[in-house]
Amino acid sequence: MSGINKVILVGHLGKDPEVRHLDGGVTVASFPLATSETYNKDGKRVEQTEWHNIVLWRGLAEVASKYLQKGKLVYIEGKLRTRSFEDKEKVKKYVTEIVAENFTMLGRKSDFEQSPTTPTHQSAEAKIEDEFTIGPSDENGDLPF
Amino acid sequence: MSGINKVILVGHLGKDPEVRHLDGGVTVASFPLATSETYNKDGKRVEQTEWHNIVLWRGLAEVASKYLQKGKLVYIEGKLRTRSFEDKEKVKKYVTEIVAENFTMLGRKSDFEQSPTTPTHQSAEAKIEDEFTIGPSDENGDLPF
Amino acid sequence: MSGINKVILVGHLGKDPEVRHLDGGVTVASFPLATSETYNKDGKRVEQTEWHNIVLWRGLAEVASKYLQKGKLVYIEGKLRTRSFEDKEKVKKYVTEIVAENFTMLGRKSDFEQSPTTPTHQSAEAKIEDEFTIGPSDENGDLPF
Amino acid sequence: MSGINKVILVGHLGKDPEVRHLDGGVTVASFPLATSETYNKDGKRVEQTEWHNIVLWRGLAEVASKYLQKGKLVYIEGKLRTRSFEDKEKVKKYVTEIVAENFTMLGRKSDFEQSPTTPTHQSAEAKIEDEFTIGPSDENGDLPF
DNA sequence: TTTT
DNA sequence: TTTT
Repeated sequence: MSGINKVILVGHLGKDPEVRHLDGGVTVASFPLATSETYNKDGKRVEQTEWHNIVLWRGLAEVASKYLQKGKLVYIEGKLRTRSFEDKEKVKKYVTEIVAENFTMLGRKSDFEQSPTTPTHQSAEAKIEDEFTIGPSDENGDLPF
Repeated sequence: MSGINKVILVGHLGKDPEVRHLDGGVTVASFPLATSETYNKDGKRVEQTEWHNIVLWRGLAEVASKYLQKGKLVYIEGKLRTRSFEDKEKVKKYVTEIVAENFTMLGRKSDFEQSPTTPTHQSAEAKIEDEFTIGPSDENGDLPF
Repeated sequence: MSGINKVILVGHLGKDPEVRHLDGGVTVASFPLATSETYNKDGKRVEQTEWHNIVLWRGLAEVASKYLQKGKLVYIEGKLRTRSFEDKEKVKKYVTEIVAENFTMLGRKSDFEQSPTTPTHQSAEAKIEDEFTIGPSDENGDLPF
Repeated sequence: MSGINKVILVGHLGKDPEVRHLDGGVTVASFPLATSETYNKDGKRVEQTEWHNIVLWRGLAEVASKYLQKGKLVYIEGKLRTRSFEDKEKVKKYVTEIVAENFTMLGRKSDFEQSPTTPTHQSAEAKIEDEFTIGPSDENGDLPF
């Protein structure tokens, strides 16, 4: 009956968003995001980087493809979803993704110069669209990330 | 350009939601929420309770008034907002509230029996409404909590 | 230089925690956690359950093994980590886990009856510093901000 | 019995941290933090800024006083606490603060030049346990989940 | 594959 | 009182 599934990330895009238009006109975007943590190990600074698979649907995908690029710092809020797919050898595999529910660009304005009206917190439309996330992703279980 | 203002609470309602209908038909609900923390002090268990002022607008207010009651356990996500108002003696005071963006009822199903279709995660409509939060709250700076 | 990798879950344990003691005396516990989301699809209520692999280390693993059991409702905070391993056929696989940083048991007290001194916010050593927070602030109620 | 009280903020310091040393040697630091939200109102871009009172204790206060300054962008995680105090006229007042539990500096390295070894996720003692997480998991890459 |  |  109840549950909370929430992910909060701040990190840099490893690549430009990759955008796809599914049958029916639904837009989906995805990109890898790196979150780095620095800690001390035996007096030395060690950096540990974790890579996350970010997926965005519909309006949020479109906004992301417009404003986000490789290297940008971004705050992302979303939920975890693990889905299975078959690789080229027909082996069943699992991948865990973060389905974004909203995002906010961080850092200097100059980082986002190409956007004349930089949106801050993509909310309204993007969140509505998200409600339909389950349908399209089911139809498209073999979506390559 | 950027900013995140997010609050996540799990706690029990201290009272039933209090519902008001503003001019223009906007619904606003509010209630106190208690979050308790237990810690050790000199070998003794001490419970520390913190009270939060929760405010919900429009669709979210209506759902809350239907499904939430005093004593229920609830997950609330929202943002902080501090606003000023004048008390009866015309003294300017400040109050910090959590403007809910969504909520989820936790605990046993029997706790929510009165609801035939218990909603889990109020999202769509509720989030849209939230976009207009600033207007009504400005019109109503003297809203008693 | 910077990064945030945070997961917040509220869900039910799918199994009792499985505890292992590594060489060197380190304790590690793990269990699957289900988070459910209910939404409307074509006017019907659909429940979507997501399973998460939770891993806990050291003190947190020990507390978890003592107080958590299959079916219990729990709040978990942690971070995402994807690691690779070889399966029985020597095929390299990936799994994404949530490394817990603290947890709190939710639900009725009776759910945790076996624990005479139900801890609220379990994070073992990690939270010791935090536990003394109240003292100084009490001594200093007039702290000018 | 249970409760979660968590605040997540990303914003800019409005002032340098103000540091105090209490009797007993406890360090406490505080500063105002601004989180800004931009939204559309009647086709115009409106910026709404919220100010938060951040308080840090002990080790975290010391790290903050060393590395944070007015204008810096920072991620802060903490909990809400409302406390009462008497103002100069002996009137009882309330103030809601965010007691920081850890913070991470965001933005360009040049923003933190004065720190030769910029720490990433500062939470002093509170995170020591966490720092050794990586070791054991590496030793145990084949940990069956 | 990012960033510092 | 910050930032874009």
